[in-house]
Amino acid sequence: MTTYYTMTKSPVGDLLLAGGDRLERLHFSSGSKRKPAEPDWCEDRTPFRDAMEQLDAYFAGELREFQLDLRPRGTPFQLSVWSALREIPYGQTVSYGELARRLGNPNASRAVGLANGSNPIAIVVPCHRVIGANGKLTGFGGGLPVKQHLLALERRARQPDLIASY
Amino acid sequence: MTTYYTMTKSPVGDLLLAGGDRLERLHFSSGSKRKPAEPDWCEDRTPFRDAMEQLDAYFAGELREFQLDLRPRGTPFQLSVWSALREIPYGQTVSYGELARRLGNPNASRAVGLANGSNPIAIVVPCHRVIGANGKLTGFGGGLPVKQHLLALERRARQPDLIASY
DNA sequence: GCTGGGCTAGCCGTTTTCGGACATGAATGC
DNA sequence: GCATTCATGTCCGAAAACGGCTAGCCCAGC
Repeated sequence: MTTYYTMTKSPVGDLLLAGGDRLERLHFSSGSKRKPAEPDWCEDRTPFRDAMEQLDAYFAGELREFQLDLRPRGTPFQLSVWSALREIPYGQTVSYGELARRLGNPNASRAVGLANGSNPIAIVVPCHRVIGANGKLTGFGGGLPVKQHLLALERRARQPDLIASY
Repeated sequence: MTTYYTMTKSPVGDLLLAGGDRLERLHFSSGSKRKPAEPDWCEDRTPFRDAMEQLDAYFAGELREFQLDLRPRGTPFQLSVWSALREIPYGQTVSYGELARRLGNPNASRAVGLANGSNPIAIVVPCHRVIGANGKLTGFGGGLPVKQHLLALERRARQPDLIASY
């Protein structure tokens, strides 16, 4: 199965999208975890039309839940962590330890951090919503400023709801 | 690419043939290196018609050089060893050390033995023609008796040539 | 007292490293 | 003759190191 990829611009820098019939990767072009395209990938925008559209809407503060078919690749533990990530609601944050507890593995907070760091589909799988138990951001593959930016965006866009709920 | 396989009988026991558009494996059903078919392979005789025919002729002493398209899978070193194996003439033997020298790596005799042991296409890639420098057979994935049998077969079938060349 | 910062010691999955084991053989020392 | 040593590539298991952590403790400030 051939893998396609494309680059797209965003308020937090260029993004690399890649995958076959489903989205498999979404990496930042900055930060410690940035990945270049593999030599055997083919450049092609068309498979990522939906993804790019939803990303634009997300950065505009208009989209709160991505509707995309994903195919993350990893160990069983990693898959369970990434799956749990997708259940954190927009605009909310949880700690690494809390996530470990939700997985039924209360002491695995550190392993959760590691799995979090190897999340292959940034933004869509919202690893940025996990922070330290003391409230610090502690780390992010795309760089802490980006994490900060995403959280601020979701906080801002959530405001209307808060007002409406009073 | 799906992989097909089939079993065939021979004077040295059942043989397992497997591959896609080319022959990739030929294993004995006996001995230390016997391998079962993988669960995702499909049973089908037709891709191996030629191979089985030539094997029959080989065991009848009538065929001296296989004409088959192969696709052995391995590391660069292993591929170079297996390639060198195919240049050992029918009925002749060389030592592991001699083979290492031919590869330009005189001290790699032991590594040659290991690569020899992981030869994925027995008989057709004649790993049985490699013996110890002292003349002992030393080892064979299908069991030493089988190695003995193959060498005896090739010695017998070579006799007419020897007589003719006197 | 309470708060906040820093340090420490456990906890856990993944990655990396390391040490043997092998289908050997030539060179040594006894 | 017969042990020992060393060179060589690959695989495999074990062990250790490495993090996007955290609860507990101690201590300086206020």
